[in-house]
Amino acid sequence: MSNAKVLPLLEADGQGVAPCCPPLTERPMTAKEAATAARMFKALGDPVRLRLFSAVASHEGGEACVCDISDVGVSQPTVSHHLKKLKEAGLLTSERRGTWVYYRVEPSVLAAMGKLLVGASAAV
Amino acid sequence: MSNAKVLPLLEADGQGVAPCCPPLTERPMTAKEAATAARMFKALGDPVRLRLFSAVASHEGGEACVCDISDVGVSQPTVSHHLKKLKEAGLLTSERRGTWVYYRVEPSVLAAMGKLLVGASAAV
DNA sequence: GCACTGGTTCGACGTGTGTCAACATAGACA
DNA sequence: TGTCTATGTTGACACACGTCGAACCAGTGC
Repeated sequence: MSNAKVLPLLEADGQGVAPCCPPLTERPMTAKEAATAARMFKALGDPVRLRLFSAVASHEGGEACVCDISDVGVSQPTVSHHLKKLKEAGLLTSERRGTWVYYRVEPSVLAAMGKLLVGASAAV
Repeated sequence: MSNAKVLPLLEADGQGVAPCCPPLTERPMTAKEAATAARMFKALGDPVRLRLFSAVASHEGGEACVCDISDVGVSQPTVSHHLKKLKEAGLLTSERRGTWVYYRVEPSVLAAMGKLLVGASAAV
C-alpha cells in the first residue's frame, strides 16, 4: 500500500517522489504531460470533491474517517463515488481499520501540484 | 482592463489581490469556497486547456498570440472555445492588438492556486 | 469599397459526469 | 450463527462538456 504506484502525478525515484511535469510556466506541456496533470486538476474540479479533499487534508494527521466528512450535502453513495474518483486520481489513499474506512492525503502530491503552478518558488 | 474583477479566485484588496480561500489543508472548505476554487481547477482539468494555458504561461512576457499556441491537435474553433473557458475561469485575459489576439496569464492567479495547495510555503 | 486573413460565435452531435435508489459486502457484537 | 451498522458497488437517469463544420465579425491592405 505504498503511495508511489498509485500517484499518476508522481514517480518514485528511490527515496521519494518527483513531479511528473515541469512547471506550467517553464515550457509548453506535451500532450502526455497535460493528460497526466489534467486528470488531477479534473478530480479537484468538482465542488463536492474539493470539499471532501479539503476535509481530509485539514483533518488531524491528514486522514479522516468517511463518517467524519460525509456531510457535504449529497447522499452517501455519491460521497463514496467521489472519494473513489479522488483515489483513482492519486490524491487520496484509503485504508480500512475495523468498521470504518479512513482516507488520507499524500502531502507530496499537494507539493507537486503546487510546484506545477508556481514553478520554482515552492521549495522542496 | 484590470485583472481584479475577472478573477474569481482573487479579490482586489486595494494594492493587489488576495486568495479567495484558505489553503486546503487549513480547514474544510465551505460550499462557497469550494465552488469558487473548483471552477478554476475544472478549467485546468482538460488536457487541451492545460496545454493552452501552459503555452501562454511559458511564452515570453507571459502572453501569446492565438496563432502561436493553436497547434494542440484540435480545430481552431475548439481552441477559441477553450481559451474562452480559461478566460471565464479567470486564468487568462485577452487583448486584441491589431490583427491578432493575445492571451496573457496573471501570475497572481498562479500564486493563489499554489497557496491553495501547499499552504503558506509558497511565498508571494 | 472589396477581398483576404485571423478569431469568435452558433448549432448540433456524441460522450462523459454527477446524482440517486437499490443492492451487495465487510466487520462488530451478541 | 445471525443481525446490525458502516461503506462500497451497480444501474439508470438527466445534464454538462468537448468537438466539429459553418457562419459571422474585426482589421489589414489593395
